[in-house]
Amino acid sequence: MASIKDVAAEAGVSVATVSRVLNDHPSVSEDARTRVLAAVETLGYRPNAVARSLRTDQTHTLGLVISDVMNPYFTELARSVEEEARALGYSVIIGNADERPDLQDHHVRTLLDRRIDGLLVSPTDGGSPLMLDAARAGTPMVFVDRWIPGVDVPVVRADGREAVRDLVAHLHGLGHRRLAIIAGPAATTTGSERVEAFRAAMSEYGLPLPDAYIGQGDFQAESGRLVTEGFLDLPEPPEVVFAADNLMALGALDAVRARGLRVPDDLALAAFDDIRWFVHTDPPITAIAQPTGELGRAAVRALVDRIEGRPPQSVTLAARLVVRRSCGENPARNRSQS
Amino acid sequence: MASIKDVAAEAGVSVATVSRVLNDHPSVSEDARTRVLAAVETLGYRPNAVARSLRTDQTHTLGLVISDVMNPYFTELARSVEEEARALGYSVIIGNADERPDLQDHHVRTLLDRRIDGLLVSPTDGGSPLMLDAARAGTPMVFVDRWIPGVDVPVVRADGREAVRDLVAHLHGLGHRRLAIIAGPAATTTGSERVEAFRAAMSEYGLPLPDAYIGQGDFQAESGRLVTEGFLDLPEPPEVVFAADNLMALGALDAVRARGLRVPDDLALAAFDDIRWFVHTDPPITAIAQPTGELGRAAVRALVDRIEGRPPQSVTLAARLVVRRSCGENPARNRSQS
DNA sequence: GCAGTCGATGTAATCGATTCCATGAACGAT
DNA sequence: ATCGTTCATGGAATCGATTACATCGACTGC
Repeated sequence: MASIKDVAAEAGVSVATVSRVLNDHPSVSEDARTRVLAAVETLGYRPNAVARSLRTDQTHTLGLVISDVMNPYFTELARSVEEEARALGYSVIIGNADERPDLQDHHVRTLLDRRIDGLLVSPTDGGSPLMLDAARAGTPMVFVDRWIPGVDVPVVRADGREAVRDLVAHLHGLGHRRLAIIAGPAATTTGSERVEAFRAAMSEYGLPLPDAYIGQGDFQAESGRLVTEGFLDLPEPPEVVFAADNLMALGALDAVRARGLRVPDDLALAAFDDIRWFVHTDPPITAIAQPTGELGRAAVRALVDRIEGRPPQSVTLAARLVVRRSCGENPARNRSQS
Repeated sequence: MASIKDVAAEAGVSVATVSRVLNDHPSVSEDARTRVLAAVETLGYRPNAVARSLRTDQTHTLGLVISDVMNPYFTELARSVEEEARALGYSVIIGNADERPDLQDHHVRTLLDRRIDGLLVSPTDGGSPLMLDAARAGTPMVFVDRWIPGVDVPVVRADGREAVRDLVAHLHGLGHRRLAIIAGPAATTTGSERVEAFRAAMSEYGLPLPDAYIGQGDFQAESGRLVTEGFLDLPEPPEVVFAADNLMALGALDAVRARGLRVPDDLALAAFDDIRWFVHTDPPITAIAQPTGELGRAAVRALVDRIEGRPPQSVTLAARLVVRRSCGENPARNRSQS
């Protein structure tokens, strides 16, 4: 590949002048500029980003470490992150942790080695020393969706408390009393918060939440299936299962189907995180929708603020309940929602 | 951040020795090695990948430019690519083209600027000059899923011809005669091949495929909806719609639902690309499944072969039909499939 | 008419690694 | 004892950019 030296030679100027033209520095004669631009054109020259980064100590790259790309929620998050980053002049490198702390660590390490300008993380666990050290050492960082308490890093997330209360109200209104939850890993904030919100809403309605109705999942479909199996094997199975993410809801659906049972007649189902397919499942699934795109964009803005020396801000947006038919019919309500 | 100089100073050796220890060069005394390792430990030193890349002209990074991350097929592809790459010691940077040639170009350019070691592309169009030039200039490249004819680049893809024939046989067997297709963009190989395979299979069964039954989509859900609307408005609407990808099938479902019609009674539906949710849609959707994970892995192996100087190989794997209920009941057959 | 300023340009240092080459010590062979 | 290897090590060049500093000519102002 042609380097800046080749361009300088071709244009009959020094490399400094070429660099100045490329970074449109004011002090360049019109003549030199056109000659350099012509040389760039004929040689098909493109600046070497690696060399530039070494010199300037900036990569114009953001790292995004997410828990699971195969989860449509995170896919959408990743997409909005990349869009906003691109709009602000940054690239994004995605690291998929697959809900595994060791993989998360691997990606954080690799990204740090590449000297990314900042890191967006949705932590899979309580946080490895590596990540915490990086945060303390001043690596610009922002948590998105999930976060780690006690670390001085801005957080961009959705608050589902309100929506979970709406959900419980909805279920209660339909006559359901035995509600169970498939929780996410307790090490994640979203894992524990959703259970807490659910528990709080339950007690508000005077409903008990026995331990047997709290299943431990790991945000993956298979765990949703297993936990649901367990619920169905109980002497007194729940009437409703609330899955703390969409993949576990999928697993729950698998379990119900495998037994030849039906939703919502035999078991009602609701999920945290709304995805397009929920409209077309049998039956359409009631879910709590997060403003995913807005979260991704806000997270990027916060991170770039931090990188460029402006004070970054934590952001919390509200999630909302989308009622469909997976918890039972309520003829009066389903029309307006989709 | 600590640099190699700091480590050298701390260990009381030269930077050359530090570098040798880090790259385990044989000629290093045991004494020096331990001192360097200790210094690395106390300083928390991590080599700067940017500097290393500049010197060695290798980034150990692969670029992956795909048409649409939000399409579960590509998400899975991306995931398997990253897995295999990681196993072979490479990182992956994903560029999402969103089916837009300009975005595809943007990502190819950015990746080339970063001097990635090789490029995996699922082209959105016939190929921009930029991409073709890069291929000609010797950038290691492999096409995956889609490809560009006439370019000397290995291709890793699935062949759906056989499966499409099976699908048409299945539909014919169920008594359907008026079959329509929602095609992908003609500029993509998958867009045109799937139509061709469909056309060939149709004529094999003596079925006509009028132009009105060939809808032009763009692999996005919205186009599937629009095309399906069009089909339904026809004086003689088709009995079956075959969507060339899963997102357009989703759009088709939206259209059918909006009219209060039912699948498969009012309109049967089949899709290219199988995804987990198809099991749980109403009704479960008959689809053609690609060996996605294997495609991703094979593509990475081919690319890395090329990068490391071994001759790369094109790979074609077979897709297969998965029968469910969206094309009508055939009581004898549905049991074994899922 | 001359000092001072400004604009355009080039030279060279620098970023953090890798690696060629030179050097010197140790050691075995003759 | 001397010569030739081999091993461990350090000095310095290098990758491709950016940028501080120096230089030089032209122009302005008094």
